Amino acid sequence: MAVAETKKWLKIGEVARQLNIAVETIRMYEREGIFLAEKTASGQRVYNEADVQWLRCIRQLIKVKGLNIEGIRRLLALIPCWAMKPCTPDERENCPAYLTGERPCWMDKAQLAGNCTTENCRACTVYQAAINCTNIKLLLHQSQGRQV
DNA sequence: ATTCTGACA
DNA sequence: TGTCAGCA
Repeated sequence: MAVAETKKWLKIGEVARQLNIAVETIRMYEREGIFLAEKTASGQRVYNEADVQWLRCIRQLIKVKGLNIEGIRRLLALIPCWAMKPCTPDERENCPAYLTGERPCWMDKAQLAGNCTTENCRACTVYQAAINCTNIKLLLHQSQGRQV
Protein backbone atom coordinates (compact mmCIF):
# COMPACT_ATOMS: atom_id res chain seq x y z
CA MET A 1 0.00 0.00 0.00
CA ALA A 2 3.01 2.21 0.39
CA VAL A 3 3.46 2.01 -3.34
CA ALA A 4 0.49 3.55 -5.09
CA GLU A 5 -0.70 1.59 -8.07
CA THR A 6 -2.46 4.51 -9.67
CA LYS A 7 0.84 6.09 -10.66
CA LYS A 8 3.59 4.90 -12.90
CA TRP A 9 6.62 3.64 -11.07
CA LEU A 10 9.91 3.15 -12.84
CA LYS A 11 12.61 0.72 -11.84
CA ILE A 12 16.13 1.93 -11.19
CA GLY A 13 17.43 0.64 -14.51
CA GLU A 14 14.82 2.56 -16.47
CA VAL A 15 15.55 5.77 -14.61
CA ALA A 16 19.29 5.34 -15.09
CA ARG A 17 18.89 5.01 -18.84
CA GLN A 18 16.51 7.93 -18.95
CA LEU A 19 19.00 10.21 -17.19
CA ASN A 20 22.11 8.72 -18.75
CA ILE A 21 23.69 7.87 -15.42
CA ALA A 22 24.74 4.58 -13.86
CA VAL A 23 22.41 2.56 -11.69
CA GLU A 24 25.14 2.66 -9.07
CA THR A 25 25.12 6.43 -9.11
CA ILE A 26 21.44 6.53 -8.19
CA ARG A 27 22.01 4.11 -5.32
CA MET A 28 24.90 6.27 -4.17
CA TYR A 29 22.76 9.40 -3.95
CA GLU A 30 20.54 7.43 -1.64
CA ARG A 31 23.43 6.19 0.50
CA GLU A 32 24.68 9.76 0.74
CA GLY A 33 21.33 10.92 2.07
CA ILE A 34 20.31 13.31 -0.68
CA PHE A 35 17.62 11.01 -2.00
CA LEU A 36 15.01 8.72 -0.42
CA ALA A 37 13.70 5.88 -2.56
CA GLU A 38 10.39 4.09 -2.28
CA LYS A 39 10.74 0.33 -2.16
CA THR A 40 8.38 -2.50 -2.96
CA ALA A 41 7.70 -5.32 -0.53
CA SER A 42 10.53 -7.27 -2.15
CA GLY A 43 12.97 -4.43 -1.65
CA GLN A 44 13.03 -3.13 -5.21
CA ARG A 45 13.49 0.61 -5.54
CA VAL A 46 10.77 2.30 -7.57
CA TYR A 47 10.64 5.89 -8.79
CA ASN A 48 7.79 8.20 -9.71
CA GLU A 49 7.89 11.41 -11.73
CA ALA A 50 8.73 13.59 -8.73
CA ASP A 51 11.68 11.33 -7.93
CA VAL A 52 13.02 11.57 -11.46
CA GLN A 53 12.67 15.34 -11.34
CA TRP A 54 14.67 15.50 -8.14
CA LEU A 55 17.36 13.34 -9.68
CA ARG A 56 17.47 15.73 -12.64
CA CYS A 57 17.80 18.60 -10.18
CA ILE A 58 20.67 16.84 -8.43
CA ARG A 59 22.47 16.37 -11.75
CA GLN A 60 22.00 20.05 -12.52
CA LEU A 61 23.36 21.13 -9.16
CA ILE A 62 26.41 18.94 -9.77
CA LYS A 63 27.08 19.60 -13.46
CA VAL A 64 25.92 23.23 -13.72
CA LYS A 65 26.13 24.72 -10.25
CA GLY A 66 29.37 23.04 -9.36
CA LEU A 67 28.16 21.45 -6.14
CA ASN A 68 29.23 18.02 -4.98
CA ILE A 69 27.17 15.58 -2.97
CA GLU A 70 28.39 17.00 0.31
CA GLY A 71 27.33 20.45 -0.85
CA ILE A 72 23.85 19.27 -1.74
CA ARG A 73 23.55 17.47 1.58
CA ARG A 74 24.43 20.66 3.47
CA LEU A 75 21.96 22.60 1.35
CA LEU A 76 19.22 20.18 2.43
CA ALA A 77 20.41 20.28 6.02
CA LEU A 78 19.73 24.01 6.15
CA ILE A 79 16.02 23.57 5.57
CA PRO A 80 14.29 24.57 8.84
CA CYS A 81 12.27 21.42 9.40
CA TRP A 82 11.58 22.52 12.99
CA ALA A 83 9.64 25.46 11.56
CA MET A 84 7.66 23.21 9.25
CA LYS A 85 6.76 20.46 11.69
CA PRO A 86 4.76 20.72 14.93
CA CYS A 87 7.65 19.97 17.29
CA THR A 88 7.41 21.10 20.90
CA PRO A 89 10.28 23.16 22.37
CA ASP A 90 11.57 20.28 24.44
CA GLU A 91 11.33 17.91 21.49
CA ARG A 92 13.60 20.23 19.57
CA GLU A 93 16.18 20.22 22.31
CA ASN A 94 16.50 16.53 21.75
CA CYS A 95 16.52 16.57 17.97
CA PRO A 96 19.82 16.46 16.06
CA ALA A 97 18.22 18.09 13.03
CA TYR A 98 17.39 21.17 15.13
CA LEU A 99 20.51 21.11 17.28
CA THR A 100 23.20 20.66 14.65
CA GLY A 101 21.60 21.06 11.25
CA GLU A 102 24.57 19.23 9.83
CA ARG A 103 22.59 16.63 7.96
CA PRO A 104 19.11 16.49 6.44
CA CYS A 105 16.62 15.59 9.19
CA TRP A 106 15.75 12.30 7.52
CA MET A 107 19.33 11.07 7.90
CA ASP A 108 19.09 10.87 11.68
CA LYS A 109 15.74 9.14 11.71
CA ALA A 110 16.51 7.11 14.83
CA GLN A 111 17.13 10.22 16.90
CA LEU A 112 14.50 12.57 15.57
CA ALA A 113 11.80 14.18 17.70
CA GLY A 114 8.02 14.04 17.84
CA ASN A 115 6.10 12.59 14.94
CA CYS A 116 9.25 12.57 12.83
CA THR A 117 10.20 9.38 14.63
CA THR A 118 7.36 7.39 13.17
CA GLU A 119 6.51 9.28 10.01
CA ASN A 120 7.70 8.08 6.65
CA CYS A 121 10.17 10.78 5.63
CA ARG A 122 9.38 10.33 1.96
CA ALA A 123 5.82 11.45 2.72
CA CYS A 124 6.94 14.25 5.04
CA THR A 125 6.33 17.85 3.99
CA VAL A 126 9.98 18.66 4.62
CA TYR A 127 11.28 16.09 2.14
CA GLN A 128 8.47 16.79 -0.30
CA ALA A 129 9.39 20.47 -0.30
CA ALA A 130 13.10 19.76 -0.52
CA ILE A 131 13.10 17.63 -3.65
CA ASN A 132 12.03 20.50 -5.85
CA CYS A 133 14.69 22.52 -7.63
CA THR A 134 12.58 25.68 -7.49
CA ASN A 135 11.27 25.22 -4.00
CA ILE A 136 14.63 24.55 -2.41
CA LYS A 137 15.68 28.14 -3.05
CA LEU A 138 12.57 29.51 -1.39
CA LEU A 139 13.08 27.29 1.62
CA LEU A 140 16.58 28.60 2.06
CA HIS A 141 15.40 32.19 1.78
CA GLN A 142 12.91 31.46 4.53
CA SER A 143 15.60 30.04 6.76
CA GLN A 144 17.55 33.27 6.42
CA GLY A 145 14.70 35.35 7.69
CA ARG A 146 13.98 33.26 10.75
CA GLN A 147 15.69 33.55 14.06
CA VAL A 148 16.75 30.04 14.90
C1' DA B 1 17.05 -10.18 -17.46
C1' DT B 2 17.32 -7.19 -13.43
C1' DT B 3 17.97 -5.62 -8.80
C1' DC B 4 19.94 -5.94 -4.03
C1' DT B 5 23.65 -5.56 -0.39
C1' DG B 6 28.30 -5.46 0.79
C1' DA B 7 33.09 -5.07 -0.29
C1' DC B 8 37.43 -3.26 -2.61
C1' DA B 9 43.37 -6.31 -6.76
C1' DT C 1 32.50 6.34 -8.64
C1' DG C 2 33.02 1.62 -10.67
C1' DT C 3 32.78 -3.30 -10.40
C1' DC C 4 32.72 -8.02 -8.90
C1' DA C 5 30.39 -11.45 -5.87
C1' DG C 6 26.46 -14.25 -4.50
C1' DC C 7 21.40 -14.00 -4.05
C1' DA C 8 16.45 -13.63 -5.00
